[in-house]
Amino acid sequence: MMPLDLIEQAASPRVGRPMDATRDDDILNAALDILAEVGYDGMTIDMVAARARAGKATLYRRWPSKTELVIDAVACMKNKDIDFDALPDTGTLRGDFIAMMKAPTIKDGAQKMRVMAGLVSLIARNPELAETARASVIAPRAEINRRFLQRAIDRGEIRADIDIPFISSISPSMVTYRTMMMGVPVDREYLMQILDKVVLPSVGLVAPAALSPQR
Amino acid sequence: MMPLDLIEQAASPRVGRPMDATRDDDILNAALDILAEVGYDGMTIDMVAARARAGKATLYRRWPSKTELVIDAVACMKNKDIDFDALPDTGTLRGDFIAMMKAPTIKDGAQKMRVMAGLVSLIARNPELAETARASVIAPRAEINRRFLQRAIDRGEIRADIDIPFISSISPSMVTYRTMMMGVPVDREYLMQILDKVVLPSVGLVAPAALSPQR
DNA sequence: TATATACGGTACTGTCGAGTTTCGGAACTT
DNA sequence: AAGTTCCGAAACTCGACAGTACCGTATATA
Repeated sequence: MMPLDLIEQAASPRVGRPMDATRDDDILNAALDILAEVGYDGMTIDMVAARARAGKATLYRRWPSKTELVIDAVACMKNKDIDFDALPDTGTLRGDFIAMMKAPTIKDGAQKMRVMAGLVSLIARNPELAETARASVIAPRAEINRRFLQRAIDRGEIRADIDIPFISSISPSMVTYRTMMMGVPVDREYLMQILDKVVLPSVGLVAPAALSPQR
Repeated sequence: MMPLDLIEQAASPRVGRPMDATRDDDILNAALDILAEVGYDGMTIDMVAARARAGKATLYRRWPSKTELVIDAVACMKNKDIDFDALPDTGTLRGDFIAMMKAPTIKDGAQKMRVMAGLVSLIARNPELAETARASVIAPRAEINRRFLQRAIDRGEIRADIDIPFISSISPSMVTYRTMMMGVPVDREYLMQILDKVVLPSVGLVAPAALSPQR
């Protein structure tokens, strides 16, 4: 699902005032904000329009329904994500993971997690959305984990027969659970615990002694 | 929040036809079924009444609102749970966990997980419910994990300084993630993977060689 | 300039669902 | 028997919201 203006723009330049392409981002971001705050069912079109300082007609000129708008907003989340060609490479698996725990990354992840929480109810009724949401929110993070693990295998740091997709899902699982079920925000300390107490042991590595006192 | 009849029954036997206490369970179970199927926002009072073969007035005679009914239904889930005094004791941490992986237990857990998914949207708006849901769905399972881990510490199987609540949350996290985010049902094989590849390594134990080939 | 479409804003329509009321009948107390 | 409260069922009220229509205005083509 793509905004109508992008399609028609590629066709012939029609008469009349053209659509303002800059309104798309405002509307989509407003939708994501509302989604994160009150969830899909709590969100109204009027809320989104007000947040974006737009009229409702402007929204319906671009998307045929509330559901389509939300799906598009979720799908567009992934674009502003991490650059896969500029991932840190510290030489150790632990170092790579820690390098990803910067404040902006954590904050961005928390926002996407809230959006995800707002989508759960819709996902149950709309399986196609589940795939979109997964591709936008989950997949990019899991892909990073996957690449770090593959590099660790390549350099002989960890065994080659580990189940990469499975191990990659540990951290997102615990972050999701803490956010959605416990209602507690995830901070750097918690991510460090997941890394040193769960992920590293599961691939056969031990955390540095300072973080894991041996008595 | 308790059904009104239980309160008044304890008082004086009033005149008129008494409330039929057996209707309570039918209604609450119907609410849980609908909740698991379509979530809180997708659920209507008429659906619940129809499923329970009851009139709407019968529901509103017991609970003042849809929200209260749902909260009560969730709170009552825990009653039909596991008997904490009859937990298996196999002598090893791994054996204890495996002994809990019986088909009925897994199936029951999956149902509660679906109910939990249906509640996510409500939890965001209603923090008090988060505590209720946690106490009904999450806490009993986590408590079992906690006891198994404590026993393992007492018998010297694992180190005494492990973070029991943290380790106890690994399995529920991964089960939740797989169910709600991936949309894949949890089976015994997946639980075994969580146990042998994640939980046991995180407490310093290794799975039997047969399940973890050393090449 | 004439025409066409977009814009923000507002008013409108139609549907859906929470909660209430009413009904005939059943079950209890006095 | 009389009075009271419950039951399932259906009709009803009322507010919220998705989606539409229209306004005056702005910006494009011809």
